[in-house]
Amino acid sequence: MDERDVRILKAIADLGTDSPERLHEETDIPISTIHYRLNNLREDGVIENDLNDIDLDAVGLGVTVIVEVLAEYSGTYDDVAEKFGAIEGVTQVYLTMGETDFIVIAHLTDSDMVERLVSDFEALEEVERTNSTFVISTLKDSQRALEAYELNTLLDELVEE
Amino acid sequence: MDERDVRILKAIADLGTDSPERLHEETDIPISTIHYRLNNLREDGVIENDLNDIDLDAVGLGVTVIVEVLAEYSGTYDDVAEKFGAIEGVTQVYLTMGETDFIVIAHLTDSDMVERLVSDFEALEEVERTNSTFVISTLKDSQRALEAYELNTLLDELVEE
DNA sequence: TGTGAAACTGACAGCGG
DNA sequence: CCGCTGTCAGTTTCACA
Repeated sequence: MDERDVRILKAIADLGTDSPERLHEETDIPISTIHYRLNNLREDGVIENDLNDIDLDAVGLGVTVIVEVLAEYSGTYDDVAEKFGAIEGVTQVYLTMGETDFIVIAHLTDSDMVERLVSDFEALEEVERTNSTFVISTLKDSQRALEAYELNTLLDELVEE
Repeated sequence: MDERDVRILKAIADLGTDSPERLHEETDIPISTIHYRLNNLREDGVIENDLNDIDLDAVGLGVTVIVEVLAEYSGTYDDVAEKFGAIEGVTQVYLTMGETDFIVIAHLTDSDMVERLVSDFEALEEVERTNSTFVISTLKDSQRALEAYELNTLLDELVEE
Protein backbone atom coordinates (compact mmCIF):
# COMPACT_ATOMS: atom_id res chain seq x y z
CA MET A 1 0.00 0.00 0.00
CA ASP A 2 1.89 3.01 -1.24
CA GLU A 3 0.60 6.40 -2.21
CA ARG A 4 -0.61 5.33 -5.61
CA ASP A 5 -2.65 2.46 -4.26
CA VAL A 6 -4.31 4.78 -1.80
CA ARG A 7 -5.04 7.33 -4.50
CA ILE A 8 -6.64 4.71 -6.69
CA LEU A 9 -8.79 3.28 -3.91
CA LYS A 10 -9.86 6.73 -2.84
CA ALA A 11 -10.77 7.60 -6.42
CA ILE A 12 -12.90 4.49 -6.72
CA ALA A 13 -14.77 5.40 -3.53
CA ASP A 14 -15.27 9.02 -4.56
CA LEU A 15 -16.21 8.49 -8.18
CA GLY A 16 -18.27 5.39 -7.60
CA THR A 17 -16.71 3.72 -10.60
CA ASP A 18 -13.82 1.45 -11.39
CA SER A 19 -13.48 2.51 -15.00
CA PRO A 20 -9.72 2.62 -15.65
CA GLU A 21 -10.25 5.58 -17.91
CA ARG A 22 -12.08 7.63 -15.27
CA LEU A 23 -9.58 6.64 -12.61
CA HIS A 24 -6.81 7.78 -14.88
CA GLU A 25 -8.45 11.18 -15.31
CA GLU A 26 -8.81 11.56 -11.57
CA THR A 27 -5.38 10.36 -10.51
CA ASP A 28 -3.16 11.02 -13.52
CA ILE A 29 -1.85 7.51 -13.19
CA PRO A 30 -1.46 5.78 -16.59
CA ILE A 31 -4.26 3.41 -17.50
CA SER A 32 -1.87 0.57 -17.91
CA THR A 33 -0.65 1.11 -14.39
CA ILE A 34 -4.18 1.33 -13.05
CA HIS A 35 -4.70 -2.20 -14.35
CA TYR A 36 -1.45 -3.35 -12.89
CA ARG A 37 -2.24 -1.89 -9.47
CA LEU A 38 -5.80 -3.13 -9.39
CA ASN A 39 -4.61 -6.64 -10.14
CA ASN A 40 -2.18 -6.55 -7.28
CA LEU A 41 -4.78 -5.13 -4.92
CA ARG A 42 -7.14 -7.94 -5.86
CA GLU A 43 -4.46 -10.56 -5.37
CA ASP A 44 -3.63 -9.12 -2.00
CA GLY A 45 -7.27 -9.35 -1.03
CA VAL A 46 -7.67 -5.61 -0.54
CA ILE A 47 -10.31 -5.49 -3.26
CA GLU A 48 -12.61 -8.43 -2.78
CA ASN A 49 -14.79 -8.74 -5.86
CA ASP A 50 -15.94 -7.20 -9.11
CA LEU A 51 -17.99 -4.72 -7.16
CA ASN A 52 -14.81 -3.40 -5.58
CA ASP A 53 -15.73 -4.12 -2.01
CA ILE A 54 -12.83 -3.27 0.24
CA ASP A 55 -11.34 -5.41 2.99
CA LEU A 56 -11.14 -2.83 5.76
CA ASP A 57 -8.62 -4.82 7.76
CA ALA A 58 -6.39 -5.09 4.73
CA VAL A 59 -6.41 -1.36 4.00
CA GLY A 60 -5.73 -0.55 7.61
CA LEU A 61 -9.15 0.61 8.73
CA GLY A 62 -9.82 -2.41 10.88
CA VAL A 63 -11.01 -0.56 13.97
CA THR A 64 -14.76 -0.07 14.19
CA VAL A 65 -16.44 2.13 16.76
CA ILE A 66 -20.12 2.60 17.44
CA VAL A 67 -20.96 5.92 19.07
CA GLU A 68 -24.22 6.83 20.73
CA VAL A 69 -24.67 10.55 20.75
CA LEU A 70 -26.98 12.53 22.97
CA ALA A 71 -27.50 15.92 21.42
CA GLU A 72 -29.22 19.16 22.24
CA TYR A 73 -30.04 21.36 19.27
CA SER A 74 -32.45 24.06 18.31
CA GLY A 75 -32.47 23.73 14.51
CA THR A 76 -33.26 20.68 12.44
CA TYR A 77 -31.54 17.38 13.03
CA ASP A 78 -30.24 17.34 9.46
CA ASP A 79 -27.79 20.09 10.26
CA VAL A 80 -26.47 18.24 13.27
CA ALA A 81 -26.26 14.99 11.39
CA GLU A 82 -24.34 16.70 8.64
CA LYS A 83 -21.73 17.80 11.13
CA PHE A 84 -21.42 14.24 12.39
CA GLY A 85 -21.06 12.93 8.87
CA ALA A 86 -18.29 15.40 8.22
CA ILE A 87 -16.12 13.97 10.98
CA GLU A 88 -13.38 11.89 9.46
CA GLY A 89 -13.98 8.17 9.56
CA VAL A 90 -17.73 8.36 10.08
CA THR A 91 -19.51 6.15 7.59
CA GLN A 92 -23.00 5.87 9.00
CA VAL A 93 -25.23 8.29 10.87
CA TYR A 94 -28.61 7.14 12.14
CA LEU A 95 -31.31 9.20 13.79
CA THR A 96 -33.01 6.89 16.25
CA MET A 97 -35.94 6.63 18.59
CA GLY A 98 -35.14 5.62 22.08
CA GLU A 99 -32.56 6.32 24.69
CA THR A 100 -30.14 8.21 22.51
CA ASP A 101 -30.66 10.56 19.64
CA PHE A 102 -28.08 9.41 17.15
CA ILE A 103 -26.08 6.30 16.52
CA VAL A 104 -22.92 6.72 14.50
CA ILE A 105 -20.52 4.15 13.09
CA ALA A 106 -16.93 4.94 12.24
CA HIS A 107 -14.05 2.99 10.73
CA LEU A 108 -10.63 3.98 11.99
CA THR A 109 -7.00 2.97 11.77
CA ASP A 110 -6.11 2.50 15.40
CA SER A 111 -6.96 3.29 19.00
CA ASP A 112 -5.31 6.68 18.82
CA MET A 113 -7.78 7.67 16.21
CA VAL A 114 -10.64 6.75 18.49
CA GLU A 115 -9.56 9.49 20.86
CA ARG A 116 -9.47 11.94 18.00
CA LEU A 117 -12.94 10.88 16.95
CA VAL A 118 -14.40 11.33 20.40
CA SER A 119 -12.81 14.76 20.75
CA ASP A 120 -14.25 15.75 17.41
CA PHE A 121 -17.69 14.87 18.70
CA GLU A 122 -17.30 16.51 22.08
CA ALA A 123 -16.08 19.66 20.38
CA LEU A 124 -19.46 20.16 18.74
CA GLU A 125 -21.68 22.43 20.77
CA GLU A 126 -24.76 20.35 20.04
CA VAL A 127 -23.24 17.25 21.57
CA GLU A 128 -24.18 16.72 25.17
CA ARG A 129 -22.81 13.28 25.84
CA THR A 130 -21.29 10.40 23.87
CA ASN A 131 -21.00 6.74 24.62
CA SER A 132 -18.50 4.86 22.49
CA THR A 133 -18.62 1.14 22.02
CA PHE A 134 -15.53 -0.54 20.73
CA VAL A 135 -16.01 -3.38 18.27
CA ILE A 136 -13.79 -6.31 19.18
CA SER A 137 -14.62 -8.35 16.15
CA THR A 138 -16.70 -7.83 13.06
CA LEU A 139 -18.38 -11.17 12.55
CA LYS A 140 -20.44 -10.20 9.57
CA ASP A 141 -20.41 -7.09 7.44
CA SER A 142 -22.43 -7.54 4.31
CA GLN A 143 -22.71 -4.30 2.44
CA ARG A 144 -25.19 -5.92 0.10
CA ALA A 145 -28.40 -6.28 2.03
CA LEU A 146 -30.00 -8.57 -0.53
CA GLU A 147 -27.35 -11.13 0.26
CA ALA A 148 -28.89 -11.43 3.71
CA TYR A 149 -32.10 -12.84 2.31
CA GLU A 150 -33.34 -15.97 0.64
CA LEU A 151 -34.46 -15.39 -2.92
CA ASN A 152 -37.98 -16.53 -2.09
CA THR A 153 -38.32 -14.08 0.75
CA LEU A 154 -37.27 -11.25 -1.52
CA LEU A 155 -39.74 -12.33 -4.16
CA ASP A 156 -42.52 -12.39 -1.58
CA GLU A 157 -41.61 -9.07 -0.02
CA LEU A 158 -40.39 -6.91 -2.88
CA VAL A 159 -42.22 -7.87 -6.04
CA GLU A 160 -44.84 -5.36 -7.14
CA GLU A 161 -44.95 -2.04 -5.45
CA MET B 1 -39.68 -4.07 -9.38
CA ASP B 2 -40.97 -7.35 -10.68
CA GLU B 3 -39.57 -10.82 -10.22
CA ARG B 4 -36.87 -10.42 -12.82
CA ASP B 5 -35.53 -7.24 -11.30
CA VAL B 6 -35.32 -8.90 -7.93
CA ARG B 7 -33.57 -11.94 -9.37
CA ILE B 8 -30.99 -9.78 -11.06
CA LEU B 9 -30.31 -7.68 -7.99
CA LYS B 10 -30.06 -10.75 -5.82
CA ALA B 11 -27.65 -12.35 -8.28
CA ILE B 12 -25.43 -9.28 -8.23
CA ALA B 13 -25.33 -9.38 -4.44
CA ASP B 14 -24.61 -13.10 -4.29
CA LEU B 15 -22.07 -13.35 -7.07
CA GLY B 16 -20.32 -10.09 -6.28
CA THR B 17 -20.19 -9.22 -9.93
CA ASP B 18 -22.23 -7.32 -12.47
CA SER B 19 -20.92 -9.19 -15.46
CA PRO B 20 -23.92 -9.62 -17.76
CA GLU B 21 -22.60 -12.99 -18.83
CA ARG B 22 -22.38 -14.30 -15.26
CA LEU B 23 -25.75 -12.85 -14.39
CA HIS B 24 -27.22 -14.57 -17.38
CA GLU B 25 -25.80 -17.91 -16.24
CA GLU B 26 -27.26 -17.42 -12.79
CA THR B 27 -30.70 -16.19 -13.75
CA ASP B 28 -31.29 -17.57 -17.25
CA ILE B 29 -32.36 -14.13 -18.33
CA PRO B 30 -31.03 -13.20 -21.80
CA ILE B 31 -27.98 -10.94 -21.77
CA SER B 32 -29.75 -8.35 -23.84
CA THR B 33 -32.50 -8.19 -21.27
CA ILE B 34 -30.04 -7.98 -18.40
CA HIS B 35 -28.77 -4.77 -19.98
CA TYR B 36 -32.23 -3.50 -20.51
CA ARG B 37 -33.22 -4.14 -16.90
CA LEU B 38 -30.04 -2.75 -15.44
CA ASN B 39 -30.51 0.44 -17.40
CA ASN B 40 -34.00 0.87 -16.05
CA LEU B 41 -32.89 0.13 -12.51
CA ARG B 42 -30.20 2.78 -12.82
CA GLU B 43 -32.63 5.30 -14.19
CA ASP B 44 -35.03 4.59 -11.38
CA GLY B 45 -32.24 5.19 -8.91
CA VAL B 46 -32.34 1.68 -7.50
CA ILE B 47 -28.76 1.09 -8.60
CA GLU B 48 -26.77 4.17 -7.74
CA ASN B 49 -23.42 3.90 -9.49
CA ASP B 50 -20.99 1.73 -11.42
CA LEU B 51 -20.21 -0.15 -8.24
CA ASN B 52 -23.82 -1.25 -8.09
CA ASP B 53 -24.61 0.26 -4.74
CA ILE B 54 -28.28 -0.19 -3.97
CA ASP B 55 -30.73 2.42 -2.73
CA LEU B 56 -32.34 0.49 0.09
CA ASP B 57 -35.38 2.74 0.22
CA ALA B 58 -35.95 2.25 -3.48
CA VAL B 59 -35.81 -1.55 -3.31
CA GLY B 60 -38.12 -1.61 -0.34
CA LEU B 61 -35.68 -2.32 2.45
CA GLY B 62 -35.88 1.12 3.97
CA VAL B 63 -36.39 0.06 7.56
CA THR B 64 -33.22 -0.18 9.61
CA VAL B 65 -33.04 -1.67 13.07
CA ILE B 66 -30.13 -1.79 15.47
CA VAL B 67 -30.33 -4.62 17.97
CA GLU B 68 -28.26 -4.97 21.10
CA VAL B 69 -28.07 -8.58 22.14
CA LEU B 70 -27.16 -9.90 25.55
CA ALA B 71 -26.17 -13.51 25.19
CA GLU B 72 -25.20 -16.41 27.40
CA TYR B 73 -23.23 -19.15 25.72
CA SER B 74 -20.79 -21.87 26.56
CA GLY B 75 -19.02 -22.36 23.26
CA THR B 76 -17.17 -19.81 21.17
CA TYR B 77 -18.78 -16.55 20.18
CA ASP B 78 -18.27 -17.37 16.48
CA ASP B 79 -20.96 -19.98 16.63
CA VAL B 80 -23.42 -17.61 18.21
CA ALA B 81 -22.55 -14.86 15.79
CA GLU B 82 -23.10 -17.22 12.91
CA LYS B 83 -26.63 -17.89 14.09
CA PHE B 84 -27.26 -14.16 14.25
CA GLY B 85 -25.88 -13.68 10.78
CA ALA B 86 -28.18 -16.38 9.47
CA ILE B 87 -31.29 -14.48 10.52
CA GLU B 88 -32.90 -12.93 7.48
CA GLY B 89 -32.21 -9.26 7.05
CA VAL B 90 -29.15 -9.13 9.28
CA THR B 91 -26.30 -7.43 7.48
CA GLN B 92 -23.85 -6.67 10.26
CA VAL B 93 -22.87 -8.50 13.43
CA TYR B 94 -20.41 -6.92 15.82
CA LEU B 95 -18.90 -8.42 18.93
CA THR B 96 -18.41 -5.55 21.34
CA MET B 97 -16.90 -4.62 24.65
CA GLY B 98 -19.18 -2.91 27.03
CA GLU B 99 -22.69 -3.20 28.27
CA THR B 100 -23.93 -5.63 25.68
CA ASP B 101 -22.26 -8.53 23.94
CA PHE B 102 -23.33 -8.08 20.37
CA ILE B 103 -24.62 -5.28 18.23
CA VAL B 104 -26.51 -6.29 15.12
CA ILE B 105 -27.84 -4.21 12.25
CA ALA B 106 -30.67 -5.37 10.03
CA HIS B 107 -32.41 -3.95 6.98
CA LEU B 108 -36.08 -4.81 6.68
CA THR B 109 -39.13 -4.07 4.59
CA ASP B 110 -41.60 -2.87 7.19
CA SER B 111 -42.53 -2.80 10.86
CA ASP B 112 -44.09 -6.24 10.68
CA MET B 113 -40.75 -7.66 9.79
CA VAL B 114 -39.24 -6.09 12.89
CA GLU B 115 -41.45 -8.32 15.01
CA ARG B 116 -40.34 -11.33 13.04
CA LEU B 117 -36.71 -10.34 13.51
CA VAL B 118 -37.04 -9.95 17.26
CA SER B 119 -38.81 -13.31 17.56
CA ASP B 120 -36.03 -14.92 15.57
CA PHE B 121 -33.54 -13.60 18.08
CA GLU B 122 -35.53 -14.48 21.15
CA ALA B 123 -35.99 -17.98 19.81
CA LEU B 124 -32.28 -18.65 20.08
CA GLU B 125 -31.38 -20.32 23.34
CA GLU B 126 -28.19 -18.29 23.70
CA VAL B 127 -30.07 -15.01 23.62
CA GLU B 128 -30.88 -13.67 27.04
CA ARG B 129 -32.21 -10.24 26.22
CA THR B 130 -32.49 -7.94 23.21
CA ASN B 131 -32.90 -4.22 22.93
CA SER B 132 -34.02 -2.99 19.55
CA THR B 133 -33.49 0.53 18.39
CA PHE B 134 -35.54 1.73 15.50
CA VAL B 135 -33.83 3.98 12.99
CA ILE B 136 -36.05 6.90 12.09
CA SER B 137 -33.81 8.30 9.43
CA THR B 138 -30.56 7.23 7.85
CA LEU B 139 -28.65 10.46 7.46
CA LYS B 140 -25.51 8.97 6.07
CA ASP B 141 -24.71 5.48 4.89
CA SER B 142 -21.46 5.35 3.04
CA GLN B 143 -20.53 1.81 2.23
CA ARG B 144 -17.15 3.01 1.06
CA ALA B 145 -15.18 3.97 4.13
CA LEU B 146 -12.48 5.73 2.16
CA GLU B 147 -15.06 8.25 1.07
CA ALA B 148 -15.28 9.37 4.68
CA TYR B 149 -11.71 10.63 4.65
CA GLU B 150 -9.68 13.39 3.11
CA LEU B 151 -7.07 12.12 0.71
CA ASN B 152 -4.30 13.62 2.80
CA THR B 153 -5.44 11.85 5.92
CA LEU B 154 -5.44 8.56 4.10
CA LEU B 155 -1.99 9.19 2.74
CA ASP B 156 -0.71 9.96 6.23
CA GLU B 157 -2.40 7.00 7.85
CA LEU B 158 -2.26 4.23 5.32
CA VAL B 159 0.86 4.58 3.22
CA GLU B 160 3.53 2.00 3.99
CA GLU B 161 2.65 -0.88 6.19
C1' DT C 1 -41.72 -4.40 -23.07
C1' DG C 2 -38.38 -8.25 -24.48
C1' DT C 3 -35.02 -10.37 -27.29
C1' DG C 4 -31.64 -11.52 -31.16
C1' DA C 5 -28.17 -9.88 -34.39
C1' DA C 6 -24.86 -6.55 -35.90
C1' DA C 7 -21.66 -2.88 -35.10
C1' DC C 8 -18.93 -0.24 -31.87
C1' DT C 9 -16.11 0.82 -27.77
C1' DG C 10 -13.66 0.11 -23.86
C1' DA C 11 -11.37 -3.28 -20.84
C1' DC C 12 -7.71 -6.47 -20.08
C1' DA C 13 -3.46 -9.58 -21.04
C1' DG C 14 1.03 -9.87 -22.79
C1' DC C 15 5.22 -8.24 -24.36
C1' DG C 16 8.94 -5.14 -24.64
C1' DG C 17 11.65 -1.44 -23.12
C1' DC D 1 6.38 0.67 -14.09
C1' DC D 2 4.14 1.90 -18.42
C1' DG D 3 3.34 2.35 -23.58
C1' DC D 4 1.70 -0.46 -27.30
C1' DT D 5 -1.17 -3.86 -29.62
C1' DG D 6 -4.49 -7.67 -30.29
C1' DT D 7 -8.37 -9.86 -28.52
C1' DC D 8 -12.51 -10.29 -26.29
C1' DA D 9 -16.29 -8.93 -23.38
C1' DG D 10 -19.39 -5.43 -22.58
C1' DT D 11 -22.47 -1.96 -24.65
C1' DT D 12 -25.50 0.42 -27.87
C1' DT D 13 -28.59 0.35 -31.59
C1' DC D 14 -32.14 -1.33 -34.12
C1' DA D 15 -35.57 -4.25 -35.98
C1' DC D 16 -38.98 -7.29 -34.93
C1' DA D 17 -41.95 -10.08 -31.83
